[in-house]
Amino acid sequence: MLKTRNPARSSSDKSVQIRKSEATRKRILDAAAILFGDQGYTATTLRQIAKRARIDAGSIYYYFASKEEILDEVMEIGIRAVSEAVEQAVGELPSQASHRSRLEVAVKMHMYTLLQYSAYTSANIAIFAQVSRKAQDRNRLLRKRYAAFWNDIFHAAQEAGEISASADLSLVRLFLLGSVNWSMQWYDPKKKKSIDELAQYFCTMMFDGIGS
Amino acid sequence: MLKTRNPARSSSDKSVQIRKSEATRKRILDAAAILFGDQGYTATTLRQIAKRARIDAGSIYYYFASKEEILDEVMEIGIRAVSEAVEQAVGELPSQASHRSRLEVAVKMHMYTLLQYSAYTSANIAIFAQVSRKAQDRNRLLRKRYAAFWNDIFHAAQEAGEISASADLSLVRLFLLGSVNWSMQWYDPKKKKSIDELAQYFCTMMFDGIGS
DNA sequence: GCTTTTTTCCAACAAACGTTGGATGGAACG
DNA sequence: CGTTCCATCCAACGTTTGTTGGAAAAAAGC
Repeated sequence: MLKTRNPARSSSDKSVQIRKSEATRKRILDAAAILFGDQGYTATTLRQIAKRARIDAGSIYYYFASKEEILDEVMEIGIRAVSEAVEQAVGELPSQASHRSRLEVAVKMHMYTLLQYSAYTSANIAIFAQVSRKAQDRNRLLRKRYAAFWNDIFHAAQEAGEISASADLSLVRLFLLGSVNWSMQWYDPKKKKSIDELAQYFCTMMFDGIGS
Repeated sequence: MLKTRNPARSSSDKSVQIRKSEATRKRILDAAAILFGDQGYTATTLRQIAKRARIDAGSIYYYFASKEEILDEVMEIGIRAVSEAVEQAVGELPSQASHRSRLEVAVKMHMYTLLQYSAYTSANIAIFAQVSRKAQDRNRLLRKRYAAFWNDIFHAAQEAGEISASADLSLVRLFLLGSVNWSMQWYDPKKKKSIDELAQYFCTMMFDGIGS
């Protein structure tokens, strides 16, 4: 009777999913992420999510208090996955690595995770502008932190003289991440270019330009 | 009784809106564009559109056969506005203008129109991925034509030697337009940078790079 | 093996949705 | 002044939506 909002939450616990059917919870989130990314938040119904997760619609409320709570978690997973992977990859570089190679690794990892968690990340990119302000605010901190991380890389590169002193770094960051994020809309894994090539090309273009 | 689907349509007629209340039609479209851009297609209700257009929900069906028909027209207006303005601006350049300045004008105009028709264009960008395949297909031709126009500019510039022969032009196009379109998500007219400065910076970066 | 707890299904709710048809008010035209 | 047509309102329709409560099934604990 008593609806304990969520039996085994707090994901960063040591006790790795004692409850067997945390799997169901994940199925719901996966289904929701895919559908949100495809159709948007409002267009996705709980019955669609339920069907995809092979569960009854009403059962969702055993795991989540509302549709919006699913949205919150999908968005958070998306940002977390990307920012954690990127920050770790850059952190593991040897300290003598050039700043340009740092940026290349960051772009590469950003794109890889964007694809690997594409359900969650593309949902994030696609729906962010369309969800309620409250839902946005709940994730704005994570976004800000990630933006600050990129700013740091850029500034370090500029101070080291690898980026022209006249470059407007926040503009450059918006420019780069804008086109990288947008690339998820047209990237086709079956096509010729690999992620590595793409990321490298993004950086080459940004550093050296296309002028002859 | 007989519901003539739309009394005075066929917008490219010479008889310029004899019907007085084509104004209402425009109010509906404007309202829909703003709401679609803000909330997405499905999240926007006909009653919201009606309220914003100061009309009753049912009255919308005097002008449009369905909600989807409104969407079609909003999307088409968005693409048309941008592509026509850009193509005209570039066409008016003197024939001896450099290809780089052609590109700068194109970017500049693209951004201006994106902002000027922001309701329609941001609706377009925001919801394109989320509307039905049929609705997408009805606008795909316009998009393709516009993409081809950009490709032409880039190729001409490359043949003239203003762009490095090794540059992958379709990638460059996606890169540039991606970040320009994305810029609508963060651009703030109250902030320091003007559109002109922004467009110029986009081009400088693309041609010359930020490396020192 | 019985009891308790965790998980799932099922049937229903009220609210909101897109859409419709008929009635109503104005303008236009004779 | 009467008629015709354009424009709008209003009340309702059938669906679908998110959500709920209670009952069943499955799993866990003893």
